[in-house]
Amino acid sequence: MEKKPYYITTAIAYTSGKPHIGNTYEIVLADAIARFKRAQGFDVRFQTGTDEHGQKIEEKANAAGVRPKELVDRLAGQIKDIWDLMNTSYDRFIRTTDTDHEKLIQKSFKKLYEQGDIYKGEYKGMYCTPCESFWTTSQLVDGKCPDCGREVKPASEEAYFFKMSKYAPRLIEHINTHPEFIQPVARKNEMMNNFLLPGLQDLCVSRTSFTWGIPVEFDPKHVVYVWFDALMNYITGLGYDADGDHGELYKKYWPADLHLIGKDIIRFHTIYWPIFLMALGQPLPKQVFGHPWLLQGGEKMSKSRGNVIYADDLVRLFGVDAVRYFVLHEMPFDNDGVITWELMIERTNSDLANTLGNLVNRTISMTNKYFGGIVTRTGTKEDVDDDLKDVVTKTASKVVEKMDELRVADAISEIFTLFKRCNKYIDETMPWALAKDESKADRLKEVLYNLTESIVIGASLLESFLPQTAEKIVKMLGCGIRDLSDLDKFGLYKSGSKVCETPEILFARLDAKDIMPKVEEIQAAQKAEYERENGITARENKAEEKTEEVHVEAKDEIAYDDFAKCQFAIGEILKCEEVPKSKKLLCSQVKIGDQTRQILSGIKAYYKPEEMVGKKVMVLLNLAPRSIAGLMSEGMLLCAEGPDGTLALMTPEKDVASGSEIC
RNA sequence: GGCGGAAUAGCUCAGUUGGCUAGAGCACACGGUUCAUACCCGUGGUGUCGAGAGUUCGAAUCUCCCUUCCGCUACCA
Repeated sequence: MEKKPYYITTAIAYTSGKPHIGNTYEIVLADAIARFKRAQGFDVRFQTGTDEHGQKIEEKANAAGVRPKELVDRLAGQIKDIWDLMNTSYDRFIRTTDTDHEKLIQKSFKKLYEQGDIYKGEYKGMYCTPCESFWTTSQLVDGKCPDCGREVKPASEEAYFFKMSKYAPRLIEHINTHPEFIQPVARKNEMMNNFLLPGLQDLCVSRTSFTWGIPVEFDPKHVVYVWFDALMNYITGLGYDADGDHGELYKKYWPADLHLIGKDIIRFHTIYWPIFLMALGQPLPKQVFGHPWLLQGGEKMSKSRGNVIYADDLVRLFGVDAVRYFVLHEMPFDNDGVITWELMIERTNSDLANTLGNLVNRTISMTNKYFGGIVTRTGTKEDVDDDLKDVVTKTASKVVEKMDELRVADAISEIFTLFKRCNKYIDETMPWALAKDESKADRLKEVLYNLTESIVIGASLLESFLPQTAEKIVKMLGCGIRDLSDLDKFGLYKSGSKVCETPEILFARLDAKDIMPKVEEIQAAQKAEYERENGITARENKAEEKTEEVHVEAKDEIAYDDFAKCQFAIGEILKCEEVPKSKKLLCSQVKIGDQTRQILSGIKAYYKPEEMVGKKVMVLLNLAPRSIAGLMSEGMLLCAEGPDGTLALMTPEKDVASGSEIC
């Protein structure tokens, strides 16, 4: 029988740094699903890779004094190493700098241009380099990028636009008729209410402000917008061809069954991507799942503090499967999960060492102790057996059910319920008591057979999640992984088989007292590396412990006259209150010499109204008044904004009269 | 400001269409057991099911209102 194809992808990782454990979660989740689908008999294609273009990469490379390609080669290698370390079974690791990908992007872009979906226009607006986004002046936050809060520069460029609105009705229709398309469903409403129903804007799909991208073939001073470039990987990786001369893989695997992505990029995958596909005349992916994040608990993480948790460090201390288990188990379907070293230790001990490892160990030990390692089925039966067999043989269908809903954490829990049932069975049957009575030898053999069989079934189910552990268990029990389709049957373990003599400890119990010093070493090393790379001495680092070095982006040079146009003065806050119905605004009455002005500022998160009163601050006076949230604002209070968004009002170093000019 | 979601045991969460003494895992305490990695099994909660009101024979579950948190989005000179 022909196997049904199943195509699953992860988002491609942006080559901007070494991925931490939160970034590593996605590939492990995808791997578990891919392996499970294979076990179910699907012909699985699993693709992952790296997203390597864009201005941010170009600038980073420039700063490091290397060519962008060198930088992304290094980082892509690092990412791939971690994916491999996590024992993930992807079929292709695509890079957006792969030649086949680049050619196909150019061809597709051209096709869309020729058919009129992409047109040439002019983009005027403010551009945020890190976000690679254009903003209209009205979208800016304090004149800064509304996404990241960093500086934007005015830019006007000739650009290509994509006619999003043309396809919006079809997309709305599709989403409405395919409720499973966006998962979890809450995200569907967000996309509908915020983007589709209010009306989609045309999307700018080319850039001229940098060169590290795929050139537009017919207009090479433009490079293709990174999201078009990146999203297309899902089909270029299969050999999609804009002329319709598709590769075999594409014919077989497209449309994708599942795009697994982080919840932050749902918009790109459920709006832009489907519309690109519609324009190309290709079918849409069946499902997009925006998974939650795995957060690092405790204090704010940063490399300079050395408390970023990386997969390779975790693997070194706990082993691959313990890390896979943690991320898969700890992540609910639609809530963010948390990882800390302490939680990692706890999970490993309670579930892996105690429940699972110890079960396998005690079963094998008893088999050796009582029967020289031979497992024999004698056919004795007692009532207690029924419930065990019932639980064990029903687990597979429960796991399948959970996996069909992408509830991977719940699926694993079902398997551990099986193992817990086995532990209980040992207490119920008390093999050590049976061993004391020679007439009960047959019963004892049967009990151990039942246990062994149950563990084989449980281990076989575990294979998609903890492949190495599953393999080790069945090997110790003297058999192989059993097919998923046979896991609802009890008694397939071959009577008379022999288990290994000395069971291997699958997961050692861990003591925080032993682990935490190693964690501290890891953190110290991380910190040292950060300092080495950034040329910061320990002392300097202490002073700026909380902040990473701020990258200062150059704006266009201005003449003195430009500067002189701005009128700055010292203002004294006389009164300040919260603006009702506003999340961010404070409304201040500011005395500037002989006049008083009302000024609104988005600083509620950082200053309480009462602490504002009496402060002398720097005010931009001749800014055109504007009504905000129904109140007039006549000027602007100047603030310094830290990299984490913290705002600090500018105040004079000595006391000066309000109204004093700042020049 | 708009749309949506959530508030249940110390912690993380389950609780289908309203129905018998509100559940699971972890943690904690006690008891049992010894094959095993000091492990496993059992027992233990007075939880105001966020506050208030309403519908109902009966509400964690439905309605209204309030409070607090969260998501997306707009605005934030």
